Amino acid sequence: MVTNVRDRTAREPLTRDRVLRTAVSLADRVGVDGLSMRKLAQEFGVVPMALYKHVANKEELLDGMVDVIIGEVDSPIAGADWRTAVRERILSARRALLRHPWASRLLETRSTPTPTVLAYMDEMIGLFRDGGLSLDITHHAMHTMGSRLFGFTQELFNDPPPIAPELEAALYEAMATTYPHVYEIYRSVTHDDASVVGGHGCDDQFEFEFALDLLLDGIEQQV
Amino acid sequence: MVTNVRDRTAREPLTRDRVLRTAVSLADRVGVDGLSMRKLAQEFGVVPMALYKHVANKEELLDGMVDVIIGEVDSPIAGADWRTAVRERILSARRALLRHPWASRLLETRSTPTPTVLAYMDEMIGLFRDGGLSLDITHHAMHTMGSRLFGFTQELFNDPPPIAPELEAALYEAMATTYPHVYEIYRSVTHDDASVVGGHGCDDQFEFEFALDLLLDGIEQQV
DNA sequence: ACCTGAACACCGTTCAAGT
DNA sequence: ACCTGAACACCGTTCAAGT
Repeated sequence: MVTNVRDRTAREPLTRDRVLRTAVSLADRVGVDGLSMRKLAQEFGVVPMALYKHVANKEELLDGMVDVIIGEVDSPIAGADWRTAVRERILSARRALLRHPWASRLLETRSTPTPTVLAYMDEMIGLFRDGGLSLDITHHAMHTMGSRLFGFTQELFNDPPPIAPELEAALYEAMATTYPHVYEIYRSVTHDDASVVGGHGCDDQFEFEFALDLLLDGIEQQV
Repeated sequence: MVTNVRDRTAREPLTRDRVLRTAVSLADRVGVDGLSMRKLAQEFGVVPMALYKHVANKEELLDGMVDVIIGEVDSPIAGADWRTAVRERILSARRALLRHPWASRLLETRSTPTPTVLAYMDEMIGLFRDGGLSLDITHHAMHTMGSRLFGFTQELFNDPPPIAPELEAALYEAMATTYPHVYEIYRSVTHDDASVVGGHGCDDQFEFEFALDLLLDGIEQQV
């Protein structure tokens, strides 16, 4: 007698939506690199090929997962000036991405925007335009904001390495002569800021908002 | 009688440097996704495991390839004000990345900076500091610049889809009602700008410099 | 018409055997 | 001591066979 990983009696029919949502929650657990068609199928107690009924291939699955995340972003608040509307929407996108740490990396690898992504960008352009910005300025603004429109920045080397705090300090001391300027900043951050939580000792939310406001200032001055 | 893919008589000894440079040129030809340890080994007429003498694993190979690219960036020009020095260096990095279209994507996937990358960032911090910017401002400036320090922006969906120009226009017409704001910008770009070359019709170099200058303006105002 | 599983053409990497 | 190739544990996806 063969028993399945999952109870077959409790089995609901597969739908594209269920496939995508389960893929998101699997990625939350194992990361986007750990996500495979085979593991996802296992999640349903189903043969890998069964997924291909709902999704043409893995790329389409990944696109769909991005759509699920975008769906978590709040709609623009009504009746606000363009700057507030843009700012709040971006911060909402950021909160969604922070809930799914793999999502920004995934977004980076998409080669074609899905309709959902296009709609998101269209709405964002609309916020600038309705605020009275010219086509040209809006166009440049969109390029300037880049991935910040989706609530993230290129996170180069940001992964907090799992290292003991006292070891980390020693490591930086060792780097002091080779990378004096990096060291200097490291020192200033770890000494000044008592509220530092994890990572490389930077307050990522502060840095994100600092850059965001600097950009919005710059755009405002173009008007 | 068995002949090798490459002439064995002409074979120089493998070195880490040769491995990395050949990996870069292989990636130039087949893209970074097409690059595998097995194909790279074939390039030398060697068994895959032979590479592991010079590189601990594939991650280290990829890190090394980034270092090769960084090595192509010009040193900061001497005697310039901080703004010019930073600007020129970033544009030099951009030129290096444009020579290897896969490189920015690769950079995005690195999880730990190599010594070469750290040295690059250290020099960049030095330019700000030598220009008289405070530690705090410099720190925020580095975060704000983000991947632009390496000469690229998050290129979300920028890959020019291989589509016939007349088809592209028709596609956008079809989108006109669904994504009115995107359409409006598309129209303004394709009509105004006669010098548009390839891609989505945007002048990427202009957009990059526009955003770069906007950021440098913003940083300057903080001083 | 639908679902399935074996098979294909790849991966990166381990490891024991060969020289 | 060095190099090698078979083998392992995975992939995404094709395709023909089963119901």
